[in-house]
Amino acid sequence: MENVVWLSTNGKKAIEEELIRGHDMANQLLEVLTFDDKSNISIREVKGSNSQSLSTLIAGDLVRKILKSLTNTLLLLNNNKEFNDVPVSGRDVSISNSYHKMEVDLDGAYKKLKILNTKQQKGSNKRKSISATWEKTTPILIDDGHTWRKYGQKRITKAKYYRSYYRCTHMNDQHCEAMKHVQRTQENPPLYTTTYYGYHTCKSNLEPILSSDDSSVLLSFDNNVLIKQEYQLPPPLPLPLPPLVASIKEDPLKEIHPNQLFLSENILSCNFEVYFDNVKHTTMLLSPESFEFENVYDQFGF
DNA sequence: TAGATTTGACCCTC
DNA sequence: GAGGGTCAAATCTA
Repeated sequence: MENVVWLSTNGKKAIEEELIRGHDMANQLLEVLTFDDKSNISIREVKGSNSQSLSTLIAGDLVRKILKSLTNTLLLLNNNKEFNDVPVSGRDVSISNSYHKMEVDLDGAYKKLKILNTKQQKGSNKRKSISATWEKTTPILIDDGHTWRKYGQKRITKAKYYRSYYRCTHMNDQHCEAMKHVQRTQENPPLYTTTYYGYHTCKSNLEPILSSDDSSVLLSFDNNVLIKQEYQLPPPLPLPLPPLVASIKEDPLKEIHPNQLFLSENILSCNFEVYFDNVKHTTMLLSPESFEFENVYDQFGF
């Protein structure tokens, strides 16, 4: 059967753990959202400067964790192709975040990945030989839960926009080799192709942000360097929705922080379509229960 | 002042 | 030589 995914024991275990983690986070998010702010606890009371509700912040952090979990899962899936005891068969993994109900051509994405992997095998450029690569194409740039530092920008031939080069912020202190390239490929509606290289071996500083017993960390949320660096709130958006990006010179590249997904004007952008092999899993981030984790488990033969 | 971003130069491969 | 990736000095920002 073409679409059966065979994974090594270790890879399967890691993927299973990531999916379970994401599932747990989704459940927690559901609880937070249905809590409906009835506690009347707000950051304003604690910090005195931000009126954002506590439940919204918690929900935002859960979305971040879910996204991170899914990102890790996808990297694991893709990397499993290289395990000797055997690769993931069928299609590579592609995520599409649908903003305008747009779908990414899976076949096209698959071909791109094949080309990309072939190039790396040949060692045709200076890029470090990082085994795990995968691409996602999104109409907006969404935080994947990791911190990135931009180290270059390049005008690409035949491309209308610059390509931006990022590597993990923890490259030096934790020797994390994860990198990504972001290329805007389309003007209207906007479309960004993000190519990830390698795993994150770092431990994100954001991990403990909302640990239940450490509210002091929670209160520092909006001062977080990550937010300052990559996620600036766009001005209020009129409807119909314009692209959720802010301009940086010629090449607009601003990611949307998960917290922003909870702004009413951004909610429509939370419609995720996740592809595992040929199966499309669609979910609204605000409806975590709708994410078909069970189907994913079935698909992987867990 | 430290860390992030920008940008031109350099390197490598085809 | 062209094209893409990376480096590193200059600049920016909080």
